[in-house]
Amino acid sequence: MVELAPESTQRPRVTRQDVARYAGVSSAVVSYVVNDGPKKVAPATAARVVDAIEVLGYRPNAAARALKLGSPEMLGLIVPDSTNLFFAEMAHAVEQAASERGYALLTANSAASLTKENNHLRNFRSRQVDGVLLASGLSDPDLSQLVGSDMPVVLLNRSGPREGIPTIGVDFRTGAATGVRHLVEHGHKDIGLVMGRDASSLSDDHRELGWLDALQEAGLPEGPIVRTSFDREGGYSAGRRMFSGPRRPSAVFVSSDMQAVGVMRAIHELGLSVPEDVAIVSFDGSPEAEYSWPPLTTLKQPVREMAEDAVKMLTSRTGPPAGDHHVYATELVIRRSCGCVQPSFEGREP
Amino acid sequence: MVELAPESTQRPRVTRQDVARYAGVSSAVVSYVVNDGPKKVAPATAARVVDAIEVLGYRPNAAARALKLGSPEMLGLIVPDSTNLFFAEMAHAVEQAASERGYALLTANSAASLTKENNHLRNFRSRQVDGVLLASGLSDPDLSQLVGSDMPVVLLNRSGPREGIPTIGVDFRTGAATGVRHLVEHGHKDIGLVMGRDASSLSDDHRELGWLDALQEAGLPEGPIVRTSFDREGGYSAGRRMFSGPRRPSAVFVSSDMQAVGVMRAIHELGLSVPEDVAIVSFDGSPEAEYSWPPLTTLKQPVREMAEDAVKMLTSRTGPPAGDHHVYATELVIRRSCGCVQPSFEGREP
DNA sequence: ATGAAAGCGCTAACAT
DNA sequence: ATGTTAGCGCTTTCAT
Repeated sequence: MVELAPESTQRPRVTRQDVARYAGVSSAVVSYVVNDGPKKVAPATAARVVDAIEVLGYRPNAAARALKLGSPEMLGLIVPDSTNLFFAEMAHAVEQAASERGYALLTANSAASLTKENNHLRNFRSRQVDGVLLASGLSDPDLSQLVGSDMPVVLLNRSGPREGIPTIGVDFRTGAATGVRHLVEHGHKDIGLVMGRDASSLSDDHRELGWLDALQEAGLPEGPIVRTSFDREGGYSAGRRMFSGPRRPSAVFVSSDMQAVGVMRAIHELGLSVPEDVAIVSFDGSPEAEYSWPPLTTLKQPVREMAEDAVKMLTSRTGPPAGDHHVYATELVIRRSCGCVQPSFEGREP
Repeated sequence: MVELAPESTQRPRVTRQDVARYAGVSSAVVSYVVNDGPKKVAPATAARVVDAIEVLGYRPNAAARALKLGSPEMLGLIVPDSTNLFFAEMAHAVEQAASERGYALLTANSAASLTKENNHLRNFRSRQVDGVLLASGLSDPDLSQLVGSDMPVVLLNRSGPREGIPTIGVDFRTGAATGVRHLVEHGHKDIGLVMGRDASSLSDDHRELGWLDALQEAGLPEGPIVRTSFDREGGYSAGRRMFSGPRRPSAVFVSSDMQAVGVMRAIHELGLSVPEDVAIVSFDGSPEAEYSWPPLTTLKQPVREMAEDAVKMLTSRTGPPAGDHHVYATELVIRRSCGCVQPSFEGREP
């Protein structure tokens, strides 16, 4: 028996064995009471065990449990950039959903780099994570890490299904079309597009398709397009580019709130104003959109619902359904940037 | 020996034993190769092992490693709200720093609730996390979970030291004073204060003290104070309150960028403009401040440095230094909201 | 240079 | 109702 030096404040780790000894039972019984099963324990015995746990300050060792069970009760999340409010909200919602189910959340940033995504995937895999939520920065993430692995993955922020992997996303095309249609209803005939662009721009972004849909349906010509990075700086430079020339569109559809904020900054700096000179509708519905000036009319993604959904899939008894694609609808949130709302009547009292 | 049914695509988990068998060595050798130590292995043997690993698709099991080593090579981060851009940046920087050192990061949100903070702390502890970074929403977080534990903690976003625990933070007082002094230099005589307030508002926020310092030093009277929650909504309602009356200050110091954004929304809705009618200086220096309209003059916290510092402490061989307080300076970033910069000359080409 | 084996703390099937 | 015990996959000391 090892005795602790009295001056040491760091007690040696208390194990289930110690508790068992103290309570005068076997370690199995301790397990039963800690996990509330799988066997019943007599109330009196259980009380003694609980007491022992209390007195000794026993904490179960999650690593041992993870090893035994083959599950660390932990999910992994990969986003391009958790500093992007849209992904920050996503991460927050995922953490919440996971936490409610007793899962911890590992968060990782990929900066939309294939290499980093892969590293994190590999890392998560070696940690035996119970599932990973991948909001890839790439339109076509490399999932070869996953073959032959039993680590379930769900793809977030997707516009379409992907062979063998469950995916979740919003209907980008319909959403964008709704937004552009709204601009059309405001009487705009020249509607530009500021689009994001992913690192490996292989496939079309469906928001662009939606923009086109609405234009064609109204018999309008394609306005100017600027493709830029998915951040404020990208929006800013796109805005400078699109609005400094003499022939500028009277409205733009912007592929994310973050970019829209940059676009508006550019517009303001050019001495123009929103929505008087340029009307804007953007995409995402992040908190950023509500508190920009003017507040942005935007297509809100149901982030919490999607996060819940993904976590549910990953933590369900049966595992996620291969290849399913869950599509969510966006909601057009009308604020000032499209020209609808007057300054003092923001839906709040004046 | 268990045979895998041929139609199954899920191979049974490959262990170090399998690799050893395949390479014709012992499992110890595999360990030596994988971990590059502690023993040397003959190049030829090592090559065989590497090959076996490749062929078999072996992945080390982190749970087993964690159990054996007593360390999951994982850090935990608790923030009040990862959706707050300031904390989002912090989380991002911490993740980066941790990742560079081979640590994964568990992220948790406390919503500034003592109970949640404690739950996460307990959870992290049972996971044997190598260290936790706690950006508490409370001025006086409950650290009783920690006694007798060997889980090091560092407190982030602190204005002062705390007995026995290393802390990191910015010099709130000096920073705030610098900001307010800047407003004074602009000629303002009536400078209000919008302060955040933590859930258990026991102690003074040092930003308030800094505001006072600058006022006194200039012989100015205390302007109006509104205390509100640390979010956009809080700033908004504070703004409505402070600026709708007839006697409104000509400038405000706001305790965070996030709140300042809310304050500006309120100001705009009241038909006032920034900085003409009201000059603003805020605190944090988050990306939000650069892209608001007008862009905010703000005291930038060196978030990445502090994150690096914290992670370094936690992952250092020696463990974090008990009770040390690391103070960082803020930097006054001048933009439009204080009245300094003209619209078209944002430090970029016009 | 390599191998055998103990054991990290836990769970649960199988005794009793 | 409770106890015994065999691993989970890994690291590392101590042989060889």
